Amino acid sequence: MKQKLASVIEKALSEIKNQGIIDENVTPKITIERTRDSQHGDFASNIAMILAKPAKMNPRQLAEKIVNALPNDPAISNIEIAGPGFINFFINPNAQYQIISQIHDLGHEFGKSDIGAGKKIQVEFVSANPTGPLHVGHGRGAAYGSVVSDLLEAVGFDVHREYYVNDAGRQMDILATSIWLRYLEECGEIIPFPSNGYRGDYIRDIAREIHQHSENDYRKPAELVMENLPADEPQGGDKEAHIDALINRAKELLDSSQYEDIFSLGLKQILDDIKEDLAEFGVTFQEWFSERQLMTNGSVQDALQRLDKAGYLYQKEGATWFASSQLGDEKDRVVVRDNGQTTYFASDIAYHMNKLDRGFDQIIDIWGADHHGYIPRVKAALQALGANPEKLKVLLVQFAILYRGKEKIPMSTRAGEFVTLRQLRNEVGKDAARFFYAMRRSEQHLDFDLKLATSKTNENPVYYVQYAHARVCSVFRQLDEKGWSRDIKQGMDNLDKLSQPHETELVATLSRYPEIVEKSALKYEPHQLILYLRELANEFHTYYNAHQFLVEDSALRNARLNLIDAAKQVIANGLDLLNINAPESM
RNA sequence: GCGCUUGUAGCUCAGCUGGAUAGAGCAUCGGCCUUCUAAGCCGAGGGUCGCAGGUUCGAAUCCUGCCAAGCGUGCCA
Repeated sequence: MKQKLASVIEKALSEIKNQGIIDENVTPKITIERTRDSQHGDFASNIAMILAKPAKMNPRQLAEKIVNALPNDPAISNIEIAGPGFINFFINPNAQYQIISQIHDLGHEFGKSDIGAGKKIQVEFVSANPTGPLHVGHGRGAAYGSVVSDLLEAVGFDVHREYYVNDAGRQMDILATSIWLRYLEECGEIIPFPSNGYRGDYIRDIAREIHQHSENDYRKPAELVMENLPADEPQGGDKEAHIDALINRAKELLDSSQYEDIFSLGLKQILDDIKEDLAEFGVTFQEWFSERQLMTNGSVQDALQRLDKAGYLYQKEGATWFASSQLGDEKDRVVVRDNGQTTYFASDIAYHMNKLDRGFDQIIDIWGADHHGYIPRVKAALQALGANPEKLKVLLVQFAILYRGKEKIPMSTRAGEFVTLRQLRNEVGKDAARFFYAMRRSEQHLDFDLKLATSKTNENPVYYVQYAHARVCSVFRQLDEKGWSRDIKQGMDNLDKLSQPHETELVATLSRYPEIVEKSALKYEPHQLILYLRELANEFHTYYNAHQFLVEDSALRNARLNLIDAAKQVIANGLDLLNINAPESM
């Protein structure tokens, strides 16, 4: 409808240009907006106000000229000029009703479009280090990323969802060493656990499993393990130096295949757990991309060579630096440390180079907001590699703060105290968790109230939307019980009987759905869709309370049934995009 | 210090590529179940859009300065 009105105005403008009222070369962008107030019609354009200056005319006078030049269109029932020069369009109700049969015909497809034109777009999200189970902070990125992906797919992009697995580097060595130490405990060795090790119960579980399968194969005496180690922090030493020494000790005492066994078993167990957790949360990926692979297949070295060739690398204080400050970063960054190890950033450069080489038209990274300082250096790297940094879009997700009622739940990073995503799902359920996570703009801090999410009362917004869907289903069950059957054809032929204000408003809201999906997708804002669904549910509930659907007059009854069936379809489609269940009854 | 993000009703937040009287949920108060699920509906009160300037027909929205909060500012990942 918007496009139709825009083309109608376009014609009027060229007519006015012919009359010499405005200059031939003026080509304004025609915007059509939905009105907030129904007194202002259904759609409005501010074109006359924009053109008032170049035309050297009062906007209301110009609006009049434009309106006079507008061609007749059967869909438009009235046009008014209002306020400072808005042109308000009133749409013929019969034209509006067509949306009901359109929704019926398209079903699940209603709301989808092809504006993405099959462009390849990669969305990387979650990408939590595989050193432990996901916690509630990761949950928001997971929910947000998966809905953004689904939205983009719905509007016609070719979406590739990807999880970057940081399976290389020091954190993983700390993990492997932590598992080994717990394993030694299982064997009966007495060793003080390092303060910087991973202390969660899952580490013990993995260690126990290794012990059950391989007995004492990896056992070394405690004295050998502890011999000449620098002191840990509680003993007045440096915890970093202590854990690094322990890692080296593990690599010395175990032969390399043994160390690798423990390392990869720990990685696999934790990654499998993360995969299962996410799958149960309704989040799936096309690819789990390994950082280690980038290091072993030479991609990192390739990337560094390319940067070097482009003249962006230099040596200083024994390390290799990337001159990112030449490309908008606040300072230069180390890519190879003085001990010869490449940094995490070096892997990331190689990873992003790899993304571009795979031919994506657009790459989207979803990061926790605490990584925002990282954006300029990654963009700098892309530019140095000769790519357009605009191809990378980084979306930041703020932390979620858990509450139980008024009480804030501590989220200390100290081992064992965090709430895992799995615990959250068990407590509030997948639907409520996804809904709450996606409910707010991503860059807004999120207060997640567990009590509210689990409450089965009017306070809970998830049920509000689901209830509207269930209510429609219930009406159709009642229809059966009364021994009536639905006549879709008769209903469609009698849509003009839907003349109540509640009905015309509901129809107008339904017709907005495709625009909402498009806007939510292109702006990466799932909360827009949620807001819309709440509004739609509200209008349905209001309608439900104000009017009886199962009336004696079969023409009216079938028309109303077609309307609420359309509402049900749109709610189901919207919830489906959010990967939230649309129940038949509650 | 510098950078990013945020500041809108008692609380939690929409609205921000400038548009007409700034919206919603919760909370508070008052109504609606002999008729399709009351997990619902209707109504009322509640605002210096952080503060001060500027841009213009028009500013919560854009610009500048200031104030406040969070995060970042490693040869960690």
